[in-house]
Amino acid sequence: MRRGTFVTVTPLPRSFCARSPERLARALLGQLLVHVVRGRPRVGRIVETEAYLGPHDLACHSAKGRTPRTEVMFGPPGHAYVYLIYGLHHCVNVVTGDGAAVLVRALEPLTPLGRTDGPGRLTRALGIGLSRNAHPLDRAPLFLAEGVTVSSRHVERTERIGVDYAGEWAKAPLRFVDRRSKHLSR
DNA sequence: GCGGTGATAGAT
DNA sequence: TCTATCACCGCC
Repeated sequence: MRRGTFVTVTPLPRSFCARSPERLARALLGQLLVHVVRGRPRVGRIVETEAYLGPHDLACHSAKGRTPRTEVMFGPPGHAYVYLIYGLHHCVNVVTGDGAAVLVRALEPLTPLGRTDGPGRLTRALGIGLSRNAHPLDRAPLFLAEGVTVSSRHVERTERIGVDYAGEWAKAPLRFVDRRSKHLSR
Protein backbone atom coordinates (compact mmCIF):
# COMPACT_ATOMS: atom_id res chain seq x y z
CA MET A 1 0.00 0.00 0.00
CA ARG A 2 1.22 3.52 -0.73
CA ARG A 3 0.84 6.03 2.09
CA GLY A 4 2.45 9.40 1.54
CA THR A 5 5.96 8.74 0.29
CA PHE A 6 6.25 5.45 2.16
CA VAL A 7 5.45 2.00 0.93
CA THR A 8 4.10 0.04 3.87
CA VAL A 9 3.53 -3.67 4.21
CA THR A 10 0.80 -5.05 6.44
CA PRO A 11 1.68 -8.45 7.91
CA LEU A 12 -1.06 -10.99 7.34
CA PRO A 13 -2.51 -12.40 10.58
CA ARG A 14 -1.80 -16.05 11.21
CA SER A 15 -5.55 -16.65 10.91
CA PHE A 16 -5.09 -16.05 7.15
CA CYS A 17 -3.41 -19.48 7.06
CA ALA A 18 -6.17 -21.27 8.99
CA ARG A 19 -7.86 -22.92 6.03
CA SER A 20 -7.34 -26.02 3.95
CA PRO A 21 -3.92 -26.33 2.28
CA GLU A 22 -5.56 -26.21 -1.15
CA ARG A 23 -7.38 -22.99 -0.35
CA LEU A 24 -4.30 -21.46 1.23
CA ALA A 25 -2.11 -22.38 -1.77
CA ARG A 26 -4.59 -20.52 -3.97
CA ALA A 27 -4.94 -17.59 -1.57
CA LEU A 28 -1.18 -17.09 -1.22
CA LEU A 29 -0.82 -16.23 -4.91
CA GLY A 30 -0.26 -12.46 -5.06
CA GLN A 31 0.62 -12.13 -1.36
CA LEU A 32 4.09 -11.06 -0.27
CA LEU A 33 6.87 -12.96 1.46
CA VAL A 34 9.24 -10.73 3.43
CA HIS A 35 12.55 -11.58 5.09
CA VAL A 36 14.41 -8.86 6.96
CA VAL A 37 18.17 -9.36 6.79
CA ARG A 38 20.49 -6.95 8.63
CA GLY A 39 17.62 -4.45 8.86
CA ARG A 40 16.85 -4.62 5.13
CA PRO A 41 13.61 -6.20 3.92
CA ARG A 42 13.81 -8.62 1.02
CA VAL A 43 10.39 -8.83 -0.59
CA GLY A 44 8.85 -11.05 -3.25
CA ARG A 45 5.35 -11.55 -4.59
CA ILE A 46 4.25 -15.19 -4.47
CA VAL A 47 3.51 -16.53 -7.96
CA GLU A 48 3.74 -20.32 -7.53
CA THR A 49 2.72 -22.65 -4.69
CA GLU A 50 2.01 -26.30 -4.01
CA ALA A 51 -0.41 -27.78 -1.46
CA TYR A 52 0.70 -30.79 0.63
CA LEU A 53 -2.45 -32.14 2.21
CA GLY A 54 -1.31 -34.11 5.25
CA PRO A 55 -0.40 -37.67 6.35
CA HIS A 56 -2.75 -39.27 3.79
CA ASP A 57 -0.99 -37.42 0.93
CA LEU A 58 1.95 -39.65 -0.05
CA ALA A 59 3.89 -36.68 -1.42
CA CYS A 60 3.72 -34.89 1.93
CA HIS A 61 6.59 -35.30 4.39
CA SER A 62 4.09 -35.95 7.18
CA ALA A 63 3.05 -39.15 5.37
CA LYS A 64 6.28 -40.67 6.76
CA GLY A 65 4.95 -40.08 10.25
CA ARG A 66 5.09 -37.50 12.96
CA THR A 67 8.80 -36.97 13.61
CA PRO A 68 10.98 -34.15 14.97
CA ARG A 69 11.28 -32.81 11.44
CA THR A 70 7.59 -32.87 10.57
CA GLU A 71 6.37 -31.86 14.02
CA VAL A 72 5.89 -28.20 13.06
CA MET A 73 3.33 -29.22 10.41
CA PHE A 74 1.13 -30.62 13.18
CA GLY A 75 1.25 -27.37 15.11
CA PRO A 76 -0.90 -24.26 14.67
CA PRO A 77 -1.32 -22.61 11.24
CA GLY A 78 0.84 -19.74 10.04
CA HIS A 79 4.27 -21.04 11.01
CA ALA A 80 7.19 -21.76 8.68
CA TYR A 81 8.28 -25.29 7.83
CA VAL A 82 11.83 -25.03 6.46
CA TYR A 83 13.91 -28.04 5.50
CA LEU A 84 17.10 -28.87 3.61
CA ILE A 85 16.69 -30.91 0.46
CA TYR A 86 19.36 -32.82 -1.49
CA GLY A 87 21.96 -31.51 0.93
CA LEU A 88 22.04 -28.23 -0.96
CA HIS A 89 18.83 -26.26 -1.03
CA HIS A 90 16.33 -25.02 1.50
CA CYS A 91 12.58 -24.98 0.92
CA VAL A 92 10.04 -22.87 2.80
CA ASN A 93 6.45 -23.91 3.50
CA VAL A 94 3.50 -22.29 5.26
CA VAL A 95 1.91 -24.63 7.80
CA THR A 96 -1.88 -25.04 7.81
CA GLY A 97 -1.96 -27.66 10.58
CA ASP A 98 -2.89 -31.36 10.92
CA GLY A 99 0.32 -32.30 9.10
CA ALA A 100 -0.35 -30.11 6.06
CA ALA A 101 1.52 -27.19 4.49
CA VAL A 102 1.95 -25.09 1.37
CA LEU A 103 5.31 -24.97 -0.40
CA VAL A 104 6.29 -21.59 -1.84
CA ARG A 105 7.89 -22.39 -5.22
CA ALA A 106 8.48 -19.04 -6.90
CA LEU A 107 8.42 -15.30 -6.28
CA GLU A 108 8.49 -12.17 -8.36
CA PRO A 109 11.18 -9.90 -6.82
CA LEU A 110 9.93 -6.56 -5.44
CA THR A 111 13.32 -5.63 -3.99
CA PRO A 112 16.63 -6.45 -5.69
CA LEU A 113 17.00 -10.22 -5.36
CA GLY A 114 18.72 -12.88 -7.40
CA ARG A 115 16.64 -15.44 -9.22
CA THR A 116 13.51 -16.48 -7.34
CA ASP A 117 12.04 -18.96 -9.84
CA GLY A 118 12.24 -22.18 -7.85
CA PRO A 119 11.95 -23.20 -4.19
CA GLY A 120 15.71 -23.48 -3.68
CA ARG A 121 16.50 -20.27 -5.49
CA LEU A 122 13.96 -18.20 -3.59
CA THR A 123 15.20 -19.31 -0.17
CA ARG A 124 18.74 -18.49 -1.26
CA ALA A 125 17.67 -15.07 -2.57
CA LEU A 126 15.79 -14.21 0.63
CA GLY A 127 18.42 -15.75 2.92
CA ILE A 128 16.03 -18.25 4.51
CA GLY A 129 17.71 -21.18 6.26
CA LEU A 130 16.93 -23.88 8.82
CA SER A 131 17.08 -21.33 11.63
CA ARG A 132 13.72 -20.02 10.40
CA ASN A 133 11.98 -23.37 10.88
CA ALA A 134 8.87 -22.97 13.07
CA HIS A 135 9.03 -19.18 12.91
CA PRO A 136 5.56 -17.54 13.18
CA LEU A 137 4.89 -15.87 9.85
CA ASP A 138 3.14 -12.78 11.21
CA ARG A 139 6.22 -11.00 12.48
CA ALA A 140 9.80 -10.07 11.58
CA PRO A 141 12.20 -11.28 10.50
CA LEU A 142 10.10 -13.57 8.29
CA PHE A 143 6.48 -12.86 7.51
CA LEU A 144 3.67 -12.90 4.99
CA ALA A 145 2.24 -9.55 3.97
CA GLU A 146 -0.80 -8.31 2.16
CA GLY A 147 -0.41 -8.08 -1.61
CA VAL A 148 -3.03 -8.17 -4.34
CA THR A 149 -5.31 -11.15 -4.86
CA VAL A 150 -4.83 -12.87 -8.21
CA SER A 151 -7.99 -13.13 -10.31
CA SER A 152 -9.08 -16.73 -10.87
CA ARG A 153 -8.79 -16.24 -14.61
CA HIS A 154 -5.02 -15.91 -14.14
CA VAL A 155 -4.68 -18.98 -11.92
CA GLU A 156 -3.64 -22.29 -13.43
CA ARG A 157 -3.53 -25.63 -11.60
CA THR A 158 -1.10 -28.40 -12.52
CA GLU A 159 0.50 -31.51 -11.05
CA ARG A 160 3.14 -30.93 -8.39
CA ILE A 161 6.81 -30.95 -9.43
CA GLY A 162 9.26 -33.65 -8.41
CA VAL A 163 6.91 -35.99 -6.55
CA ASP A 164 6.84 -38.92 -9.01
CA TYR A 165 7.50 -41.32 -6.12
CA ALA A 166 4.05 -40.54 -4.67
CA GLY A 167 2.02 -42.79 -7.00
CA GLU A 168 -1.47 -41.50 -7.73
CA TRP A 169 -0.82 -38.49 -5.51
CA ALA A 170 1.76 -37.26 -8.01
CA LYS A 171 -1.09 -36.59 -10.44
CA ALA A 172 -3.26 -34.48 -8.16
CA PRO A 173 -3.59 -30.89 -9.45
CA LEU A 174 -2.18 -29.22 -6.35
CA ARG A 175 0.29 -26.77 -7.90
CA PHE A 176 -1.03 -23.23 -8.31
CA VAL A 177 0.58 -20.62 -10.56
CA ASP A 178 -0.12 -17.05 -11.60
CA ARG A 179 0.25 -17.69 -15.30
CA ARG A 180 0.97 -14.01 -16.05
CA SER A 181 4.27 -14.29 -14.20
CA LYS A 182 7.64 -14.50 -15.92
CA HIS A 183 9.18 -15.89 -12.72
CA LEU A 184 7.73 -19.41 -12.61
CA SER A 185 9.96 -22.44 -12.05
CA ARG A 186 11.06 -24.78 -14.90
C1' DG B 1 21.76 -35.55 -19.04
C1' DC B 2 24.20 -36.06 -14.25
C1' DG B 3 26.62 -35.22 -10.00
C1' DG B 4 26.97 -32.57 -5.58
C1' DT B 5 25.58 -32.37 -0.84
C1' DG B 6 23.86 -33.26 4.13
C1' DA B 7 19.81 -33.83 7.34
C1' DT B 8 16.60 -37.32 8.32
C1' DA B 9 14.57 -41.79 9.51
C1' DG B 10 14.78 -46.39 9.90
C1' DA B 11 17.54 -50.50 9.77
C1' DT B 12 21.34 -53.01 11.73
C1' DT C 1 26.85 -46.97 13.16
C1' DC C 2 25.27 -47.46 8.41
C1' DT C 3 22.46 -46.54 4.30
C1' DA C 4 18.67 -45.04 1.39
C1' DT C 5 16.11 -41.32 0.42
C1' DC C 6 15.21 -36.72 -1.04
C1' DA C 7 9.07 -30.59 -2.56
C1' DC C 8 16.64 -29.09 -6.47
C1' DC C 9 20.13 -26.53 -9.09
C1' DG C 10 23.86 -25.68 -12.21
C1' DC C 11 26.68 -27.11 -15.36
C1' DC C 12 27.72 -30.43 -19.21
